[in-house]
Amino acid sequence: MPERPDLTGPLLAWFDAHARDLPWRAADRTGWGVLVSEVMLQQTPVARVLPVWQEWMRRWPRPSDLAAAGPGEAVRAWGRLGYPRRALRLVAAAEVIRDEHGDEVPADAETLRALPGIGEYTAAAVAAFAFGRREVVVDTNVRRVEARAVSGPALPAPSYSAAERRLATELLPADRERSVRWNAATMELGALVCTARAPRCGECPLQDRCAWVAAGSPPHDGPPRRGQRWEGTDRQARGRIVQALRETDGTLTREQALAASGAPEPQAERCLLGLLTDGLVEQDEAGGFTLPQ
DNA sequence: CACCCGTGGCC
DNA sequence: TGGCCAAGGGT
Repeated sequence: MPERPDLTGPLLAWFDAHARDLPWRAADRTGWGVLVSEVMLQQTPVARVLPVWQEWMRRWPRPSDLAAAGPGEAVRAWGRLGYPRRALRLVAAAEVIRDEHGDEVPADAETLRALPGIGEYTAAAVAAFAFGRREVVVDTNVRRVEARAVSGPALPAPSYSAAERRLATELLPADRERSVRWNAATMELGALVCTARAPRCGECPLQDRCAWVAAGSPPHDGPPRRGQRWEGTDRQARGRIVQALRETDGTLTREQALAASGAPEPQAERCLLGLLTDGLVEQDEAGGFTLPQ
């Protein structure tokens, strides 16, 4: 096993000086606040999450508060964060936490992992950042930082591999408190400095020991990363229907809902049915369409 | 494993 | 201008 340059020292020092002052990192943070932040941050930038998270914490400071509010209010308060099924899953997770965990967010990753909407990353992140556990936390930032600093490519492979998991495990400091800071620091470096496009290598604490920089910062040479098309997709049509329901106090007729989708038949109908299946939309006794009750 | 699921900002 | 990207998860 070849010796690797020490990344921990410079990374933790950089984090001490540059960490953002985010509310879910505050000293008075709660497990619930951290869990909600992690779910909101899935595929969604910090700047967009901040105001919605503040509002959620004000209205629903405990899991039981959200569970009592119900999925419709959650989807409405989700606003335009995207992927509103996350709001549904947070309500479902809140119900489990209230009913099976005494309204307290579990502290261990395995129990967290069993909650709706909590996958490997989020379970590890909540256990580490809310409860100080030593966990291997690997998100897109960690993958990119470790790929560049240790392995050398401009960008990691499209899918998370066992080798990456192994590397992340090896790099994680043995000391529990340092491991928590390491996880946060690596994510922060990826978010602020070691970004996907136009990384600020001049500001990077790992600059003098980065494998990618040592190789001359070669451009990404792997297969082109397939972009997500948008115009005309079901996701666009579904998003328009849910947004129309969010903006309405009452219900939408079938005709109104289909029109809101902006999609032609049979796509519009398919999307409306899909939303019903997913529980993002319900039909009342009169046949009108609403957010879930 | 491949694909689906929203949204908006940026280079 | 538009492809690319953002603290992923579920199926």
